[in-house]
Amino acid sequence: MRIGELAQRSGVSPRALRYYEQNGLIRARRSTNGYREYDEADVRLVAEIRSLIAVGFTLEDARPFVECLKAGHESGGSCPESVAVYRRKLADIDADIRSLLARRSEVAAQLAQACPGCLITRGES
Amino acid sequence: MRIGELAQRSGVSPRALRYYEQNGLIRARRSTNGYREYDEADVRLVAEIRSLIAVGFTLEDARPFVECLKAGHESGGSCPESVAVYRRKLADIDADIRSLLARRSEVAAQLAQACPGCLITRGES
DNA sequence: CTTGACCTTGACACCGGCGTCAACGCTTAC
DNA sequence: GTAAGCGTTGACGCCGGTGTCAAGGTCAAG
Repeated sequence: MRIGELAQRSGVSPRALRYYEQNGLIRARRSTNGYREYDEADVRLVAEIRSLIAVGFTLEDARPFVECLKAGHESGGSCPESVAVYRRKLADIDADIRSLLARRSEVAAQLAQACPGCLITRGES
Repeated sequence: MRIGELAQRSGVSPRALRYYEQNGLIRARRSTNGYREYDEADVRLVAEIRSLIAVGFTLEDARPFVECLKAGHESGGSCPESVAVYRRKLADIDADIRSLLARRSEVAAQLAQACPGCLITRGES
Protein backbone atom coordinates (compact mmCIF):
# COMPACT_ATOMS: atom_id res chain seq x y z
CA MET A 1 0.00 0.00 0.00
CA ARG A 2 1.06 3.61 -0.44
CA ILE A 3 1.49 6.28 2.18
CA GLY A 4 -2.04 7.63 2.00
CA GLU A 5 -3.62 4.28 2.72
CA LEU A 6 -1.19 3.53 5.54
CA ALA A 7 -1.93 6.96 6.96
CA GLN A 8 -5.68 6.33 6.93
CA ARG A 9 -5.39 2.84 8.37
CA SER A 10 -3.02 4.04 11.08
CA GLY A 11 -4.81 7.25 11.89
CA VAL A 12 -1.70 9.36 11.36
CA SER A 13 -0.81 11.91 8.72
CA PRO A 14 1.44 11.17 5.77
CA ARG A 15 3.66 13.92 7.12
CA ALA A 16 4.14 12.00 10.35
CA LEU A 17 4.98 8.80 8.49
CA ARG A 18 7.64 10.58 6.46
CA TYR A 19 8.98 12.04 9.67
CA TYR A 20 9.23 8.58 11.23
CA GLU A 21 11.12 7.40 8.17
CA GLN A 22 13.39 10.42 8.32
CA ASN A 23 14.27 9.38 11.85
CA GLY A 24 15.00 5.85 10.78
CA LEU A 25 12.03 4.22 12.49
CA ILE A 26 10.30 2.90 9.38
CA ARG A 27 11.91 2.26 6.00
CA ALA A 28 9.65 2.03 3.01
CA ARG A 29 10.35 0.22 -0.21
CA ARG A 30 10.11 2.43 -3.23
CA SER A 31 8.17 1.51 -6.33
CA THR A 32 9.59 2.41 -9.71
CA ASN A 33 7.95 5.83 -9.73
CA GLY A 34 9.48 6.72 -6.39
CA TYR A 35 6.36 6.22 -4.28
CA ARG A 36 6.76 4.67 -0.83
CA GLU A 37 5.36 1.16 -0.66
CA TYR A 38 4.29 -0.38 2.66
CA ASP A 39 3.05 -3.78 3.78
CA GLU A 40 1.01 -5.14 6.69
CA ALA A 41 4.01 -5.31 9.00
CA ASP A 42 4.39 -1.55 8.69
CA VAL A 43 0.84 -1.07 9.95
CA ARG A 44 1.90 -2.90 13.06
CA LEU A 45 5.03 -0.77 13.42
CA VAL A 46 3.09 2.47 13.16
CA ALA A 47 0.55 1.21 15.69
CA GLU A 48 3.38 0.45 18.09
CA ILE A 49 4.84 3.91 17.64
CA ARG A 50 1.48 5.62 18.16
CA SER A 51 0.73 3.65 21.28
CA LEU A 52 4.09 4.64 22.73
CA ILE A 53 3.71 8.28 21.68
CA ALA A 54 0.30 8.23 23.35
CA VAL A 55 1.85 7.48 26.73
CA GLY A 56 4.47 10.19 26.36
CA PHE A 57 7.37 8.37 24.73
CA THR A 58 9.54 10.21 22.23
CA LEU A 59 10.41 8.76 18.84
CA GLU A 60 13.87 8.00 20.21
CA ASP A 61 12.24 6.02 23.02
CA ALA A 62 10.14 4.13 20.49
CA ARG A 63 13.10 3.04 18.40
CA PRO A 64 14.01 -0.11 20.38
CA PHE A 65 10.39 -1.25 20.28
CA VAL A 66 10.23 -0.90 16.52
CA GLU A 67 13.56 -2.71 16.15
CA CYS A 68 12.22 -5.45 18.39
CA LEU A 69 9.20 -5.94 16.16
CA LYS A 70 11.37 -5.85 13.05
CA ALA A 71 13.50 -8.58 14.59
CA GLY A 72 10.45 -10.79 14.57
CA HIS A 73 9.33 -10.63 18.18
CA GLU A 74 5.60 -10.70 18.61
CA SER A 75 5.71 -7.87 21.14
CA GLY A 76 7.72 -4.68 20.75
CA GLY A 77 8.38 -4.52 24.44
CA SER A 78 9.79 -7.98 24.95
CA CYS A 79 13.38 -7.13 24.04
CA PRO A 80 15.81 -6.12 26.78
CA GLU A 81 16.42 -2.71 25.19
CA SER A 82 12.69 -2.02 25.26
CA VAL A 83 12.42 -3.11 28.87
CA ALA A 84 15.27 -0.76 29.70
CA VAL A 85 13.34 2.09 28.10
CA TYR A 86 10.23 1.11 30.03
CA ARG A 87 12.16 1.25 33.29
CA ARG A 88 13.78 4.54 32.42
CA LYS A 89 10.46 6.09 31.45
CA LEU A 90 8.84 4.89 34.65
CA ALA A 91 11.69 6.48 36.58
CA ASP A 92 11.31 9.69 34.56
CA ILE A 93 7.58 9.79 35.20
CA ASP A 94 8.12 9.21 38.89
CA ALA A 95 10.64 12.02 38.98
CA ASP A 96 8.22 14.30 37.14
CA ILE A 97 5.45 13.43 39.58
CA ARG A 98 7.69 14.17 42.55
CA SER A 99 8.70 17.46 40.94
CA LEU A 100 5.09 18.41 40.32
CA LEU A 101 4.12 17.55 43.89
CA ALA A 102 6.95 19.71 45.17
CA ARG A 103 5.92 22.58 42.92
CA ARG A 104 2.33 22.15 43.96
CA SER A 105 3.19 22.56 47.61
CA GLU A 106 5.43 25.52 46.87
CA VAL A 107 2.67 27.25 44.96
CA ALA A 108 0.17 26.46 47.70
CA ALA A 109 2.61 27.85 50.26
CA GLN A 110 3.11 31.04 48.26
CA LEU A 111 -0.63 31.45 47.94
CA ALA A 112 -1.14 30.86 51.64
CA GLN A 113 1.49 33.45 52.44
CA ALA A 114 0.35 36.06 49.94
CA CYS A 115 -3.30 35.67 50.74
CA PRO A 116 -4.03 33.88 54.02
CA GLY A 117 -7.47 32.37 53.88
CA CYS A 118 -7.55 32.25 50.09
CA LEU A 119 -6.42 28.66 50.03
CA ILE A 120 -9.16 26.21 50.88
CA THR A 121 -7.33 23.43 52.61
CA ARG A 122 -8.65 20.08 51.59
CA GLY A 123 -6.90 16.84 52.30
CA GLU A 124 -3.44 18.22 53.03
CA SER A 125 -2.56 15.19 55.14
CA MET B 1 21.54 51.28 37.98
CA ARG B 2 22.11 49.90 34.49
CA ILE B 3 21.16 46.51 33.09
CA GLY B 4 24.43 44.78 33.95
CA GLU B 5 24.18 45.63 37.62
CA LEU B 6 20.52 44.65 37.83
CA ALA B 7 21.40 41.40 36.11
CA GLN B 8 24.12 40.63 38.64
CA ARG B 9 22.02 41.57 41.64
CA SER B 10 19.07 39.55 40.34
CA GLY B 11 21.03 36.57 39.16
CA VAL B 12 19.59 36.74 35.66
CA SER B 13 21.13 37.62 32.32
CA PRO B 14 20.78 41.00 30.66
CA ARG B 15 19.19 39.11 27.78
CA ALA B 16 16.45 37.83 30.09
CA LEU B 17 15.81 41.33 31.43
CA ARG B 18 15.40 42.70 27.91
CA TYR B 19 13.08 39.81 27.17
CA TYR B 20 10.95 40.66 30.19
CA GLU B 21 10.78 44.24 29.01
CA GLN B 22 9.91 43.12 25.50
CA ASN B 23 6.96 41.27 27.01
CA GLY B 24 5.86 44.33 28.94
CA LEU B 25 6.72 43.01 32.39
CA ILE B 26 9.34 45.60 33.28
CA ARG B 27 9.73 49.05 31.77
CA ALA B 28 13.04 50.77 32.16
CA ARG B 29 13.68 54.50 32.07
CA ARG B 30 16.23 55.50 29.47
CA SER B 31 19.12 57.76 30.21
CA THR B 32 20.17 60.31 27.60
CA ASN B 33 22.50 57.88 25.86
CA GLY B 34 19.76 55.31 25.48
CA TYR B 35 20.90 53.01 28.29
CA ARG B 36 18.21 51.35 30.41
CA GLU B 37 18.10 52.77 33.93
CA TYR B 38 16.63 50.75 36.82
CA ASP B 39 15.88 51.41 40.48
CA GLU B 40 15.46 49.31 43.62
CA ALA B 41 11.81 48.58 42.90
CA ASP B 42 12.88 46.82 39.72
CA VAL B 43 15.10 44.48 41.74
CA ARG B 44 11.99 43.45 43.60
CA LEU B 45 10.04 42.94 40.38
CA VAL B 46 12.71 40.71 38.90
CA ALA B 47 12.88 38.70 42.11
CA GLU B 48 9.13 38.17 41.94
CA ILE B 49 9.35 37.00 38.34
CA ARG B 50 12.20 34.62 39.09
CA SER B 51 10.44 33.11 42.05
CA LEU B 52 7.36 32.47 39.94
CA ILE B 53 9.37 31.10 37.04
CA ALA B 54 11.08 28.80 39.53
CA VAL B 55 7.79 27.11 40.38
CA GLY B 56 6.83 26.66 36.75
CA PHE B 57 4.90 29.84 35.97
CA THR B 58 5.16 31.38 32.52
CA LEU B 59 5.89 35.05 31.99
CA GLU B 60 2.22 35.53 31.15
CA ASP B 61 1.33 33.99 34.49
CA ALA B 62 3.75 36.33 36.22
CA ARG B 63 2.25 39.47 34.72
CA PRO B 64 -0.52 40.05 37.29
CA PHE B 65 1.97 39.63 40.11
CA VAL B 66 4.26 42.25 38.66
CA GLU B 67 1.34 44.60 38.08
CA CYS B 68 0.27 44.02 41.65
CA LEU B 69 3.68 45.06 42.95
CA LYS B 70 3.74 48.06 40.62
CA ALA B 71 0.39 49.10 42.05
CA GLY B 72 2.06 49.42 45.42
CA HIS B 73 1.00 46.23 47.14
CA GLU B 74 3.63 44.78 49.39
CA SER B 75 3.04 41.27 48.03
CA GLY B 76 2.69 40.40 44.37
CA GLY B 77 0.22 37.66 45.16
CA SER B 78 -2.26 39.69 47.17
CA CYS B 79 -4.26 41.01 44.23
CA PRO B 80 -7.33 39.10 43.06
CA GLU B 81 -5.85 38.57 39.59
CA SER B 82 -2.78 36.97 41.13
CA VAL B 83 -4.90 34.75 43.34
CA ALA B 84 -6.82 33.67 40.26
CA VAL B 85 -3.55 32.69 38.60
CA TYR B 86 -2.52 30.80 41.72
CA ARG B 87 -5.76 28.83 41.65
CA ARG B 88 -5.48 28.14 37.95
CA LYS B 89 -1.91 26.97 38.28
CA LEU B 90 -2.80 24.70 41.18
CA ALA B 91 -5.57 23.23 39.04
CA ASP B 92 -3.16 22.84 36.12
CA ILE B 93 -0.60 21.12 38.30
CA ASP B 94 -3.23 18.80 39.71
CA ALA B 95 -4.33 17.94 36.20
CA ASP B 96 -0.74 17.30 35.19
CA ILE B 97 -0.21 15.05 38.19
CA ARG B 98 -3.34 13.07 37.39
CA SER B 99 -2.22 12.76 33.79
CA LEU B 100 1.22 11.56 34.84
CA LEU B 101 -0.26 9.03 37.23
CA ALA B 102 -2.47 7.71 34.46
CA ARG B 103 0.48 7.50 32.07
CA ARG B 104 2.53 5.81 34.73
CA SER B 105 0.00 3.07 35.19
CA GLU B 106 -0.41 2.66 31.45
CA VAL B 107 3.32 2.27 30.99
CA ALA B 108 3.49 -0.16 33.89
CA ALA B 109 0.65 -2.12 32.37
CA GLN B 110 2.35 -2.25 28.98
CA LEU B 111 5.55 -3.40 30.62
CA ALA B 112 3.72 -6.05 32.61
CA GLN B 113 2.05 -7.31 29.46
CA ALA B 114 5.12 -7.22 27.24
CA CYS B 115 7.38 -8.77 29.83
CA PRO B 116 5.59 -10.46 32.72
CA GLY B 117 7.86 -10.62 35.72
CA CYS B 118 9.98 -7.69 34.55
CA LEU B 119 7.98 -5.26 36.66
CA ILE B 120 8.89 -5.38 40.30
CA THR B 121 5.68 -4.53 42.06
CA ARG B 122 6.31 -2.28 45.01
CA GLY B 123 3.61 -0.44 46.85
CA GLU B 124 0.94 -0.54 44.17
CA SER B 125 -1.77 -0.14 46.79
C1' DC C 1 -5.51 16.02 -23.61
C1' DT C 2 -6.89 17.42 -19.32
C1' DT C 3 -8.39 17.22 -14.76
C1' DG C 4 -7.78 15.76 -10.23
C1' DA C 5 -6.12 12.90 -6.72
C1' DC C 6 -2.31 11.12 -5.30
C1' DC C 7 2.80 11.20 -4.63
C1' DT C 8 7.70 13.53 -4.14
C1' DT C 9 11.29 16.74 -1.63
C1' DG C 10 12.27 21.03 0.76
C1' DA C 11 11.45 24.44 3.80
C1' DC C 12 9.07 27.63 7.09
C1' DA C 13 5.98 27.99 11.43
C1' DC C 14 4.88 26.85 16.05
C1' DC C 15 5.78 27.20 21.40
C1' DG C 16 8.96 29.62 25.69
C1' DG C 17 12.68 31.45 27.48
C1' DC C 18 16.20 32.58 26.69
C1' DG C 19 21.82 31.86 24.62
C1' DT C 20 24.61 33.66 21.37
C1' DC C 21 26.49 36.28 17.72
C1' DA C 22 26.63 40.45 14.70
C1' DA C 23 27.44 45.10 14.11
C1' DC C 24 27.43 49.07 16.13
C1' DG C 25 27.49 53.32 19.88
C1' DC C 26 29.09 55.30 24.51
C1' DT C 27 32.47 56.14 28.05
C1' DT C 28 36.55 55.89 30.55
C1' DA C 29 41.45 55.07 31.10
C1' DC C 30 45.79 55.02 29.24
C1' DG D 1 44.10 57.88 19.52
C1' DT D 2 42.68 53.63 21.06
C1' DA D 3 41.47 49.69 23.50
C1' DA D 4 38.41 47.72 26.89
C1' DG D 5 34.15 47.11 28.70
C1' DC D 6 29.87 48.50 29.07
C1' DG D 7 25.41 49.42 26.38
C1' DT D 8 22.02 49.11 22.06
C1' DT D 9 18.91 46.52 18.45
C1' DG D 10 18.11 42.58 15.42
C1' DA D 11 18.09 38.06 14.27
C1' DC D 12 19.00 33.03 14.34
C1' DG D 13 19.14 28.56 17.17
C1' DC D 14 17.14 25.25 20.27
C1' DC D 15 13.66 21.35 21.27
C1' DG D 16 9.69 17.67 19.13
C1' DG D 17 6.35 16.45 16.34
C1' DT D 18 4.11 17.65 13.28
C1' DG D 19 0.87 21.35 10.06
C1' DT D 20 1.15 23.61 6.02
C1' DC D 21 2.55 25.52 1.78
C1' DA D 22 5.41 25.43 -2.59
C1' DA D 23 6.61 23.45 -6.82
C1' DG D 24 6.71 19.72 -9.15
C1' DG D 25 6.08 14.34 -10.88
C1' DT D 26 2.68 10.26 -11.73
C1' DC D 27 -1.24 7.97 -12.94
C1' DA D 28 -6.17 6.63 -13.87
C1' DA D 29 -10.55 8.33 -15.50
C1' DG D 30 -13.27 11.25 -18.52
